[in-house]
Amino acid sequence: MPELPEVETVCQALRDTTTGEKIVSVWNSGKTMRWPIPENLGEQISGAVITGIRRRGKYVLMDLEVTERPSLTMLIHLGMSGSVRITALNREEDKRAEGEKPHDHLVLMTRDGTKGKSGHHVVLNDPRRFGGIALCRKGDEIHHPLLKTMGIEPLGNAMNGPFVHEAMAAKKTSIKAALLDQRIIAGIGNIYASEALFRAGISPRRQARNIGPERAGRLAHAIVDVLKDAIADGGTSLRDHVQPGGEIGYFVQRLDVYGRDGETCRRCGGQVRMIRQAGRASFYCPSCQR
DNA sequence: CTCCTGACCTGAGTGC
DNA sequence: TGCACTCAGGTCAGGA
Repeated sequence: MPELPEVETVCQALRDTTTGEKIVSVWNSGKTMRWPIPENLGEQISGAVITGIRRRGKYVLMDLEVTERPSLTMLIHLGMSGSVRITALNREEDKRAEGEKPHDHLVLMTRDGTKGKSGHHVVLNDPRRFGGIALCRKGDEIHHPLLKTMGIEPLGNAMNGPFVHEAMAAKKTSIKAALLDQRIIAGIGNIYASEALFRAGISPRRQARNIGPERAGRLAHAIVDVLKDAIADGGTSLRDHVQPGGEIGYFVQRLDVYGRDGETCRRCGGQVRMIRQAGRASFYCPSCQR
């Protein structure tokens, strides 16, 4: 499910609501997600203060300050079907926000210590359990096996035409498959790979090594633009994804090609086509994209 | 090394 | 209505 814009939306919501709050209780389902939930997760993070929320690729990073112990960072990946629900706890209502739902795997109850206010319920829900939770010492996350091979942040300073040109020159696969490779550019998934290629006018079937400097420049711009536009719209809601407050992401209305097989190309009036590459659907307009 | 396929899971949708 | 089947926003272990 969630690609960079959806994960960024989750991060922003967590940052706005829970920064500075203390985790007062932790529950987990005990079910194995992509890998087992860390043992003693509850013991490790109970009492911790959430000092920051960051994002790396499609991972949410939650920084936790624990008294008398080294600070921690919790890594959360949402897999295909993961979502986060945040609900405000209300003291008058006995601090009960809502009950547990099917496929909830982690529930954090927080409290705003400084203002003596009630905090939030933060719930990770993931029906397919392709997501996962990991814990490491803060500062070690760059060396964590899940993150250490990850490529550049597309919204960071390293993203530009020359980078894309050089990175793709070495790849024997299609440009579409290469965009999904998190070791090159982190955070792009199946929706935004198709959308970025449409905006750049590049066929998903083109070999990555045949992306010249000019196309690479257009592609770099297209990636940045489409990701920013999607973040501004709260991401793309298809099946499972909703924003942490329950709102849907409206970028689905702005998709030019993804999920539009047989429909009319908004640029040329031709027909959007779906093909299968590396086991995944790609959508494109054969006349706009070369 | 690189690249591709299949496996991991559940739920929604489709066609008979 | 029920059943069999396909497909889905991601990743990674295997094998070629």
